Amino acid sequence: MSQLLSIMLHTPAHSGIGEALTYTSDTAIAAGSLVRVPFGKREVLGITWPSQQQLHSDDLKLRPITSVLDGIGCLSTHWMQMVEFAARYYQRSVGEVALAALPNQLRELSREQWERKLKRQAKVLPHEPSAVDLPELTHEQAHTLQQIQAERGPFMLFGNTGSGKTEVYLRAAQAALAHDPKAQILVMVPEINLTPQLEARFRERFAPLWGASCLVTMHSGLTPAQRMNHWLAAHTGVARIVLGTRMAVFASMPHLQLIVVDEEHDPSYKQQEGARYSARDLAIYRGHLEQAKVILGSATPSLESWHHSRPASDAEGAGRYMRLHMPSRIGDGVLPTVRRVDMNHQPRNTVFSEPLVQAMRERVQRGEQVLILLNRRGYSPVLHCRDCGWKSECPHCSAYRVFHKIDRSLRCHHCGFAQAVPRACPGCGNLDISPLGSGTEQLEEHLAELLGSLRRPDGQGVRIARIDADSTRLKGELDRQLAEVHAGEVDILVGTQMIAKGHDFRRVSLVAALNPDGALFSSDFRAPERLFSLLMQAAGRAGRDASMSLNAACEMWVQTFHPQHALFEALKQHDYPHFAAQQLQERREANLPPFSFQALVRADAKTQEAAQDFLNAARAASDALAVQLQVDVYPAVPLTIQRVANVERAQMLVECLSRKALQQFLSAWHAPLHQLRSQHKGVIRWAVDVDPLAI
DNA sequence: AGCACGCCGACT
DNA sequence: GTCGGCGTGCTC
Repeated sequence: MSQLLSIMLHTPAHSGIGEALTYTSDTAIAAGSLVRVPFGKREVLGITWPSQQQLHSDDLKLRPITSVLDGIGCLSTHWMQMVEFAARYYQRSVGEVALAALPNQLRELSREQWERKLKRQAKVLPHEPSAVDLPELTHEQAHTLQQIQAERGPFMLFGNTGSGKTEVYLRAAQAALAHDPKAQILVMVPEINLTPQLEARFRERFAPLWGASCLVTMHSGLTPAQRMNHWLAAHTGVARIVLGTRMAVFASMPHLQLIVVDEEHDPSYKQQEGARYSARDLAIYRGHLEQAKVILGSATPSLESWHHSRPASDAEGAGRYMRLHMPSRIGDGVLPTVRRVDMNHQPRNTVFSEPLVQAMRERVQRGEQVLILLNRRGYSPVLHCRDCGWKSECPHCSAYRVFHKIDRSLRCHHCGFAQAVPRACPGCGNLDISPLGSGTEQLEEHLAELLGSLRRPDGQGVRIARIDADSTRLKGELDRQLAEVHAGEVDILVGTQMIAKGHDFRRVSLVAALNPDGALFSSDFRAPERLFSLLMQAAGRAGRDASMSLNAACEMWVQTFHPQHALFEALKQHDYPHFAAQQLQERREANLPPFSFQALVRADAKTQEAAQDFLNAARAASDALAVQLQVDVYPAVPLTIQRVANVERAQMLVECLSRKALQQFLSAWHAPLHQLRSQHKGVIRWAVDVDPLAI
């Protein structure tokens, strides 16, 4: 008698296939097994799922599964529950989320290849534990750890750069690993660039105790084979620690007991393609499911997490998270003094104000390092003809192409279209076309002119370097350039926000943000939050070496036309709580997250009109439901960058005071959206972004 | 998602 | 006359 199986395949939600497909099998197969099944003319990987509804067998001719990839344990019920939750919450199909969470190689493996793979994997090297020296904990760290042991969490670990959060993660991990010989830990970082550092810290601590195979990484930089092996190691429990980027939240870990989300405020935790999940939010959900403790760590928490960790004394009562505060810097390190330069009192178009130039001079002459931050790569963001007004627009996007002097090209940062800089203005033939505004390339050049004659204490000339997405395009370049900075070969480092994140520059005593004003009056309500976090993080780069005498003189400079702005006031006091309170107050008054919930429906189309018509039709179709659920649906608008690579883009905001009602609305909206799409010619694709980070 | 079928433009 | 563009439809 053959069994009926409910199986998830990699099929998108709007492919006409409900959720699971039904197959037959001669033998009983447990839910959570990997199987290969015939699907149309091909054979694909699937996961047997607990059957939710009755399997329809009457009207369809069911096919038998091809094979089972056994020899390893099933995916756990908790894992499947998390996947199902993520799929529902982010409006995707379960199959898509489930299969995307598995290593790609698994999809290509036949049963025979699978068995060969498992045989090789089975060999685990024996390991003799040896002792490790543990640094002494500060009182603050010890107290924080006590609370983590005693309470259930989730925890919001709020601590400045240099306050020793990493040591808390390490000790919490160690306690969990030592307490249960099977326990597993998941550690997440926002960016792939930050994995090597933290990996080194964890290896140094845990490899002597549990062997080199106790830790694996998971991020997009792994080769398919590595990803497969690391995934298997986590799934079988051989790896006790998984360290990775947002994708790691879906790692199969049967004995997960602790999740650490470092720099939890970082926007990189939000996936921006496919299922647009927030790895931080899923970590909370997963921790809840698995009864694992969750630690969110940050010096500038997201306002969501900050609000959720409000103390019981708050007017709204205690939040769901427990806030743990570590205010001190290790070794009595002080936070840098914040200085604002009022650019209203500088000559027009000043890039480096005179006091800043002077300060840089002094630092370099003393043998200290300077970090210059500007979030704009290239030489100049636009080329411009003064005669006819021509500007270096991208023919495929509604954006300007950026002038890169290094290879004399005009490059579009949105679609990648690049051309040589024209000799004369394409509009009028004028030979004099000039750059407008400056990017990191120009700063580097400009600094060389300003400070070129400067000598370091060792008599050598000043060395200026630049780190941004362009200078680190080649693999390994970022590491090489960072090593140069660490070795003291660079005196002044110019870069984008890339250099503000996570790297320790021990001899840096001056950090300067040249032009951060854009975020102060941005239409994006999260812009101030991001700016504050960036500047705090950048400030944290200075004076990390407590043993150095330069410590007291560490400074963070901000060149601004709005020196009195509250954001800079709070920055000067290093007062995140004050800044957060003020921002939350504004958000509360405007009914913005975390006091309301949002989703975006985005449409890509051949014309802007088609995109908007489609969205507005969907809006009209769901009008009654929106009223009933008290959901606000705003009319479709073009995206800030309306056209990218000749695709017109529009979006529609959906807002609601209740997360549940918003969810209900979105899932009910799926059918009309899907149906309307075929009536609207020119629409290329549409997608929902739940809890979007940028609007 | 893939893969097939199907109907209209520039080439051996 | 074909090769190939991607629009629509189907897969338990």
